[in-house]
Amino acid sequence: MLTLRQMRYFEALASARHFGRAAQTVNVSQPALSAQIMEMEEHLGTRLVERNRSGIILTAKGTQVLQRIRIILADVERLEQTARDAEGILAGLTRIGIIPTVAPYLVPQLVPHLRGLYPQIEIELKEAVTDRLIADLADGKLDAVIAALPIEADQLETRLLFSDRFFMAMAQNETDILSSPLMENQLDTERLLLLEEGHCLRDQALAVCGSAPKRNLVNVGATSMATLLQMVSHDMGMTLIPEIAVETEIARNNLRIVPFGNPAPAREIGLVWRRSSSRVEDMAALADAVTGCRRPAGKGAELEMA
Amino acid sequence: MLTLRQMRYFEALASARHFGRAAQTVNVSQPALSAQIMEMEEHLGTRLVERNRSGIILTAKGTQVLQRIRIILADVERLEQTARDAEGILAGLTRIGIIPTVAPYLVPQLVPHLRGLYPQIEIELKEAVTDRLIADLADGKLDAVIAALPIEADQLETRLLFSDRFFMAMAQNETDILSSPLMENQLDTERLLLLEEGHCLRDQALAVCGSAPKRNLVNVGATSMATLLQMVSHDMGMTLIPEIAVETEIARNNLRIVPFGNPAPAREIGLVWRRSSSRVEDMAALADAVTGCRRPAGKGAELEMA
DNA sequence: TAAAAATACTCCATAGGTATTTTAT
DNA sequence: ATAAAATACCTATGGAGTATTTTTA
Repeated sequence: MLTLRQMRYFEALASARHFGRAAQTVNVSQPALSAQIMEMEEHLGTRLVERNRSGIILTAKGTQVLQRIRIILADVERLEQTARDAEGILAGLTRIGIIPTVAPYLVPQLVPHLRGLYPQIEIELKEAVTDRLIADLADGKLDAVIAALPIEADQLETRLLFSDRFFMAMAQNETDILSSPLMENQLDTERLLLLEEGHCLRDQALAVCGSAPKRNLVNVGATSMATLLQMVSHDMGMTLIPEIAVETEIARNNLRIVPFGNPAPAREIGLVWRRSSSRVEDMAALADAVTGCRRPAGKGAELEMA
Repeated sequence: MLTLRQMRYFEALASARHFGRAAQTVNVSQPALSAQIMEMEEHLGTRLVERNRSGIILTAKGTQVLQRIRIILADVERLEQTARDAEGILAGLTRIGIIPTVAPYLVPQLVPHLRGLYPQIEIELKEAVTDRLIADLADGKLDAVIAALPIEADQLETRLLFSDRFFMAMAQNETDILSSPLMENQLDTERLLLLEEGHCLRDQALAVCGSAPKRNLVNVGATSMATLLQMVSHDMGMTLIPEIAVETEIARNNLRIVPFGNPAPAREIGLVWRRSSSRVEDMAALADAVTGCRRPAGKGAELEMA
């Protein structure tokens, strides 16, 4: 079996052109170096050096082999260097999965904030429903997931990032609900618009509003908050909207955001990672970055807008 | 110290994603593989894999390291392959030195002939005086030398290629010598034109013609046979010409080639190589190619031309 | 004869194996 | 409770050292 030791000795020999001196440069005895070179020649089935009274000369094969060996040794050098380069906090690649009802509202704030704090960071983002993200996290395809808690799998570690209160989004001209704040379970669930299956917000909306609607105005679930709110503004019904989405989505025409009464229903958004990942510091830094990039949450009352 | 063994084990581990199975693929026990991976991590100062209950996941560092390792292992593979590729006779690079009084007349025949016989051959030619060529040969900068014998250095092996008879080249209108064949030591050495110092033919010419001329018509030695014959054809004197040059040089105007009487003086052209080179077969093939590429030598008498 | 590489041998570090413990699920 | 990796401990291989012989110039 060819070894790096043999290559290092051979390189020394080719440079020194002399067994004794080569042995000195690699700090071994001449017989030790001789033995390794001989074993190498034996293993490769070729004479690599011509032995002369004064110094050695590489054979044609030896010259070819030397070229390749120099490349390999340089690559090994770089490997060791790469491995030793201390990665600071969040230096290098971090693959983050974020659920679709958070991603579009958090990412534009979070990513520049992270880049500012950790210039060396490389971020890879994936947007998918919780189950998909957690599966990828467990497989090692992701390093962290931002999703609504609770997350059950217990080889995972979790940290609460923030509470995200729910509001009701309805058309401006909506007459069914005149007074605010709303009381839960007091809503016309037949007019409730939902995301498609798999989105945790769908289940949370159903939980907040009491039960599954018998028949929805729109049977096909929407694929994003944006679509949902588009539908709302076109008088197709109403929907639950998390606080994080409000600031962005309120810009739509014909949209009215109504808070719930106390205690306000909310979802808990958390950071999730593999317990075995040993990137505790990175995860703490990431969590801090998420909480740090969000402006202080507005009061519920302030969101009652025309 | 990082080893190829560690890299091979790590590659297996990354592929199998499981210590036990990885150990099987490289035919060692699980603890043996574990130990090597741990040592590697220790040496590199980084955690490379996350250990889980079911299988392992590479860390970011581990992924980087794996990429480099795969390159290195592939290069080692190719190195072993390269080394094992049997080079046939005269396949690969052969560096040949030839003296200037032979090169221009032999090379145009020899090189195409060699290419025909050994399509894989790579030839590097150097033209210089014997001493320079022999020094380069000893240093391993050349693999073979074609020069006039004898060559003294005794770490060298020699094989006679052919005998190269001498003729006298003079102007057509030269009146001093009326009869042919010439007798040695019967020449007007004062009119003898010589190559510059260092050329063996210079010394051979002096040996043939008896002694060093007291004063030459041309004090500065010529740098090539071609120059010398140019001078001869311009009535500046006469010179010794080896048979190998005759066919090419006779085309000149006003040139008369006169043979010597028996025994005709001649030089012995031989092939020289390092005894330690272990390329005996290549040298034999090269020597055969040289003798094989030369047309049967013409009779001396046939060269007495107008 | 002398310089250099190969051999002979001895020793020790290290890789590897088996049995067992620890760990995490 | 179980599967997997780490640890303990022993063995064996192989790399290295010193002393010596062989080679060849």
